[in-house]
Amino acid sequence: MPLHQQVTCNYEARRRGLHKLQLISEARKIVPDVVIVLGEELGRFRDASKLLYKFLASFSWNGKVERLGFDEVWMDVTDLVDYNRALLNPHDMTNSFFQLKQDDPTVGFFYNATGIAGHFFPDQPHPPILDLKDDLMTRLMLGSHLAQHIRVSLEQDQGYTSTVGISTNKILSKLVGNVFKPRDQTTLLPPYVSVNKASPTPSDKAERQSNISLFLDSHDIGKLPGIGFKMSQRVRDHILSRPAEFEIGLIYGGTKESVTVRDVRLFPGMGPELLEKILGGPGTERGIGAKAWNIINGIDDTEVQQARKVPSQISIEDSYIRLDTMPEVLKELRMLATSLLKRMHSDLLEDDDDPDSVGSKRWLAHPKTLRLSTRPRPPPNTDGTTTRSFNRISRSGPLPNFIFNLKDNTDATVEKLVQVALIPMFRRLHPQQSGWNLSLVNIAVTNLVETASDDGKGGGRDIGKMFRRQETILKEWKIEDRDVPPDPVLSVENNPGDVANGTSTMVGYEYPTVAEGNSLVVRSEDILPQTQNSVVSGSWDEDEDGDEDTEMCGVCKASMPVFAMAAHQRYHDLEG
DNA sequence: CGGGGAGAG
DNA sequence: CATTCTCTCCCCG
Repeated sequence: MPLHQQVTCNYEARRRGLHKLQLISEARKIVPDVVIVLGEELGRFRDASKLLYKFLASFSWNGKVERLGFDEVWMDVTDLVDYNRALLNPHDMTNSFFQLKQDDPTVGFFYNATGIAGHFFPDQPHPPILDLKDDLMTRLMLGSHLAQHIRVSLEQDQGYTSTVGISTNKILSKLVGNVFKPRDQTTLLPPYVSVNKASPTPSDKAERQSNISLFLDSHDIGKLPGIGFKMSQRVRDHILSRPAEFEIGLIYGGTKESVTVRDVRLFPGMGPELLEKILGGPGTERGIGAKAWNIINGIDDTEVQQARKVPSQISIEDSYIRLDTMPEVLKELRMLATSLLKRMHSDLLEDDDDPDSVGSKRWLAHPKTLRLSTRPRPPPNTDGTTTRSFNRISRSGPLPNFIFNLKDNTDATVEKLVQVALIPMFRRLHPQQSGWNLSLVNIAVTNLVETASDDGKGGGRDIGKMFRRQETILKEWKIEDRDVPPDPVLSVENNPGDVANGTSTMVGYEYPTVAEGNSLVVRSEDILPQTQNSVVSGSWDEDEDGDEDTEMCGVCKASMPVFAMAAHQRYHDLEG
């Protein structure tokens, strides 16, 4: 019964013929000496991810460095490329110098600007010859050399190999990065637009089809970023004009029911309107037809996001074979809450650089909402068949302020959180005292409100600093329920034509090997010392606690002092 | 804003 | 077509 699959495997395993989501029995047959690791330890990956992200971001001028998952990053390097294009000397291209810092002409690397660095698509017998009048080609050439330099630095300085794609938007750079991997890079060559065949000049005679379509056409429709399982199935159904041929036996890779981008693009009547009919409907994204049509044509004007200081949510979850009694649930809630609190400390707490409070920590952001989600396992049907509803249900509510208090020890805070918040939420989710069986429990903090940062640029010792910080923190908590206009935002208007015209350059990165055996060991940032909070936060913690003198019992609705609640809840637990 | 769906690694 | 554990963006009421 317990047919166990491995979830993922590293590149070495893949080289030897294994793949994701494979049966372990099957894997052992192919690679008898395969090492199976049970469970996962995401902490080290998270640390490595942060480190490498910072390293990559250090190359950026405009801060447009966006993470996707733990191991992929987009960089919009348009500004570096533009700057260095202006530096090119047409009379000596082979000894070009790529300047990495705007304010220091000595920092950078030498490169040969007469050609593309690394691989390119389409592969051709002779490397493309650079024409400085070809704007796009020149930019992609510069991007390819920057990518090469960053990959080499990443490997030499950090000990990580990486794979890169270079093109003009996020979709294309991500997809073209898959062409040569691992430890390689690929540039999607021009032309990116089809030449008008109505009046072909002698020079653009034969071959001038857009390399974008040439590249995308062979992809399965579901491989395009933004077109996932549900959407690709709907498109497939329509193209094949029959109900979804079940993809049983199609565990991975090659599709026999393959519908490619080309099949979709050239389907009679295909366009944004038809796609809207296929994909649209209540609950679906507005304008999904146009969006999908753009993806199919490699058009993507979404910006590479600036680095965000804090995530928009932090969640911890675990899955279970069987979880159907209250004492077990309590135990798990405590475990999860402990992990969550740790994560909040490592991700949301930073050293307070205020010279008056050395060694203390301050919150980068305050989550306002706590959410509890579960995935109930549906009871077997009367006829023995299994209905699968793998979906989650959730309840959320305000996150109690005491969790920001760093003076109490973790166990006490966790216990309080479980008793006053998580158990009541659990009762809202599962009012029945028994009969449920959970396959997953997740707790999350969301609605993160960033703490106004004073980066100290106003000068070192400022007597008003502490006071002003107190002001901003208090303001943050005062506005809770009021309709206050948002802070003014400096909106920099950029030229949307840049992306559409293919004048920006994106580099998508992937560092695939967080290898255990790497020579360079990546160490985590380690445990936070149990320090006192700063004077300011300490004081408002106390104030906020005052609001919680009484609590209402989630079960019997009785109101009572908060210190009595834990015992009261245990009473219910025993009773139920 | 609460709850859920879809898609990403 | 999810198995795992996250995370983001989006829609509806």
